[in-house]
Amino acid sequence: MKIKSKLSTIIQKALNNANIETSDIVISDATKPEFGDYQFNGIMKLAKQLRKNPREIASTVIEKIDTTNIIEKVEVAGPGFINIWLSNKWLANEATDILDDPRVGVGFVEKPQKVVVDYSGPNMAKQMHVGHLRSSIIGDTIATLLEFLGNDVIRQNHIGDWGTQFGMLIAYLEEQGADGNQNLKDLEQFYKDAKKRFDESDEFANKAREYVVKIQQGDPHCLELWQKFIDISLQHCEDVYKKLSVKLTRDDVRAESFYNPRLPKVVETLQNRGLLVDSNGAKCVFLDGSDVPVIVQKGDGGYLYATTDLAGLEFRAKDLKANRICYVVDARQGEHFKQVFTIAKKADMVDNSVQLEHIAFGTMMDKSGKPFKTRDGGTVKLIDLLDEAVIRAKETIKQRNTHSQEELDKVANAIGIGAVKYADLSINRESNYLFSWDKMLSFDGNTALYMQYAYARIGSIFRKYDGELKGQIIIDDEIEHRLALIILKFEDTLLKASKEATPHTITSYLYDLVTIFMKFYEQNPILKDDIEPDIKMSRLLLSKLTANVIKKGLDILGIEVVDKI
RNA sequence: GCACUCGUAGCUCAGCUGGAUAGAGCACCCGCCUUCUAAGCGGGCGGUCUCAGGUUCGAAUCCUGACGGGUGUACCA
Repeated sequence: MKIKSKLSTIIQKALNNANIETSDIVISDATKPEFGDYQFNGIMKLAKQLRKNPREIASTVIEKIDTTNIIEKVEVAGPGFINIWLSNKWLANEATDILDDPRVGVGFVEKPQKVVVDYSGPNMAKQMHVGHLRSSIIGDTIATLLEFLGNDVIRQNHIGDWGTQFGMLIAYLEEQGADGNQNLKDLEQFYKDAKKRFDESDEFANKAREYVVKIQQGDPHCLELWQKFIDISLQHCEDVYKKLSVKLTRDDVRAESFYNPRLPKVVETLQNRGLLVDSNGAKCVFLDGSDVPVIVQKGDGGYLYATTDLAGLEFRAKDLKANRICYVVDARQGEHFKQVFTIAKKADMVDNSVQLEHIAFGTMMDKSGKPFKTRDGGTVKLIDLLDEAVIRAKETIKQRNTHSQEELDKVANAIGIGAVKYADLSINRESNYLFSWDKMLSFDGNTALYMQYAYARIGSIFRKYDGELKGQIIIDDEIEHRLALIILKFEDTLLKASKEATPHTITSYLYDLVTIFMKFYEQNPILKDDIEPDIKMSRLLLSKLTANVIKKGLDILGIEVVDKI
């Protein structure tokens, strides 16, 4: 339900009827319950323009506000705020209407866009590590969210499958012969072993260099080995995606190497547009205000990542015909994206109407505030981190002793993985964030577990009640009013989250929803003997709706719910 | 040096396209289970929103500057 937009329309009409001209009506959530459900703060500004007393204007305006349906009452408060209370009856009817709606009241956007979301982007030479975690889950959430709202989303996994280190890896793979496949199980070790050989043996090092050239020239044997290597490495990533419930598949892979044939054309285009300058042998673009160039071709003829990204931008805009292109990449690359976005538009590789966005995120820190590493300073493998999350989750729920072994595995998986993802998604993505097992696996506060627990509690109600679910929601008190209202705010929340690409908007919402539900649950008994049948049904329906929103909300975040904890 | 970014309760974080007395969780203290999952709920304690100016009827929010932390800055990605 787009409540804010409905209220804007009503206020707009009221202002028109009061002969006041204005353009943008911004409706805000009320800052406190005493101030109603929503407020309109624009009167003070208008009063200034009209050189009139704001309270007087507000009083005139509220006379004109239509209170026959959505709005229960309005009030002038303070220097000229208009506070708005929604009607219980309206909330109850709207909530009842979406009981069987799988979208829980969320519509489709009016103008669907074609959106490319570029995320995850692992390097094929190494195993996925914690550095890939944020991009993978933030990107997946944004893609899922945009898709759910009705946009045409194209996921792009820009995997690193090209570069000098591959010569070394492939040479080593060949040297290992049949054992190569076996040894590739541990990519990290394989890389280390190859590097060791490279450093020890000149003969091997030379061979590795030869292989780089051979791959680039398209030597069939080398390409075959390379392909084999990429397949196995990609399989590792897919194992991680599966464990993480990240929806990326092989169809979404658009590797770095894909753009190789297009790189000379990028340089040519820039040349033709007169953007290219030769500097110290390298081909560069100088953007105004900076002495430091963006290099697109090295002195030795090699290309750089700016070149690849430019080719990617052009491909996405022209071939994929995207209206919006989102790069879910570490904040440290902010300058790089600013540069390539500017160049791409200047060179008409991307039309001006295309929205280019760097969805930046901060670094994952450990308890002491330093970048997250293993005890000996190495990078933490993602798969290890996830396994540990599940083990820890299992420890915490074992005490309950309510599950069979099979259930325990399933529940621990949902809770452990959910905890890791939620902890990441629930903070403003642009700031660095502190990774804490204790915090993320707590039942208290804004955690996945708290949401999952609420869902399970509702599940418990319905295990006890197995009658029909049919009837009308009746709003009887303050807490039911708040619960119905927040359920109907789901769409406004998702719209905000998609506009700003901020998953934490969704987690904050879910936390508020669940907090209100928990209060409702404490205050308003449902299955007690002395509850009137229509009240009982209404409360059951409100619980059911709450569960539906929790489930859908967590689903967008890529987190599973369980019926029992 | 220059650019970007952050600075809110003891800790971790919301709030930032200007609005009313700045909010949560953790920690600490006090209550509530013969009652739908107490891994819950209620109450209390806790603040010069880094500092100084400015714009405004109104600033945590916008502007300028200072201080402090992080990051990036020519042939890696």
